[in-house]
Amino acid sequence: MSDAAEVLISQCRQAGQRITAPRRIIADVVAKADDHPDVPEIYRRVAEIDPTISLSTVYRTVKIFASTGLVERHSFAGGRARIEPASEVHHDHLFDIESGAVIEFRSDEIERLQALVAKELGFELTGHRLVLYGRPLARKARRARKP
Amino acid sequence: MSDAAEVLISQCRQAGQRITAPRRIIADVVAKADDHPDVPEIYRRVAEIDPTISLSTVYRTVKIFASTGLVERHSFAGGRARIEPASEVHHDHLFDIESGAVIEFRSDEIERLQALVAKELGFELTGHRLVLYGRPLARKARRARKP
DNA sequence: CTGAAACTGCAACTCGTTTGCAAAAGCAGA
DNA sequence: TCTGCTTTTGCAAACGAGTTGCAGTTTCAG
Repeated sequence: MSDAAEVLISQCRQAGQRITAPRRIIADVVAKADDHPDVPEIYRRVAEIDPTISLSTVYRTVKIFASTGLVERHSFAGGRARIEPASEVHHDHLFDIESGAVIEFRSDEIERLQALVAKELGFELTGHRLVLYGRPLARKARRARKP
Repeated sequence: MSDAAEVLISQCRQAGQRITAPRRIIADVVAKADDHPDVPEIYRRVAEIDPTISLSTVYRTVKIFASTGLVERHSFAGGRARIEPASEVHHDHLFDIESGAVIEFRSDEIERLQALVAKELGFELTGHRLVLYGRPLARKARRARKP
């Protein structure tokens, strides 16, 4: 079990949750995922380790992890939520519309402006969601595209 | 029927769609909505004018309007999509987490930085989604409307 | 080692949204 | 106007991600 997974598990225990075999496995899978998988994908990876673990359990566990702040759920495109282990450092996401891949980035400048905008509108900023959608810049040949 | 609704239905006709009574009514409701209603809410408003119009028709019509670029669908929180008539001027949204109200805003500075970030990551920015979540700073006269 | 409380698998359910179908209506052209 | 070919509609059933009730299983404090 990875380091990160152990942190996840121990934090889970501290949150008053019981540590079970399914949760260990799910924590492990989530902790080592660097590609923002969705729940069915996590389920697939979990099933490779223990096929008896059910999809509901994966949903339930991810939900618990999320409510304890151990993982984050994002919705980039399509209906299903994509999961990533929570990180200390806040970041936003760039969604590659051609491959569905997700790139993380961070812009203090944008963050600063967001807070400013909210304040000007008379609001205390409690959170935000910024997703950029884009396609890879073709260096040599242009791809087929719409105008 | 409002001006904006007439524009909507005439553009709809130009897109090769037939103009029907349900579509007129839905166009009217959507065109005069300034509060980003969700589809069930649009259905409610439509039903006040003609209760025989079905929810499916509202969904279908909103979908057509969206695919023709006449209205936009956003997802701020919760599962349901919220609708607004398309506007020439691009803007982002601030979501009042206390009332569910949506405030539109625009920041050229943020837009500029977004394109810059994307470019630095090797992407052509094709779109973005920025939603700020916040709560009202001071207790003032609030004119928030729920969906 | 025990047993109350928490957890699990399963199937059934929710809820926003979509779809198959037969009936109804729009919109050319005659 | 009327005709007839499409498109559109209402209904109900279907969909898909996610949730939940239940009964049996497991955890872990004592």
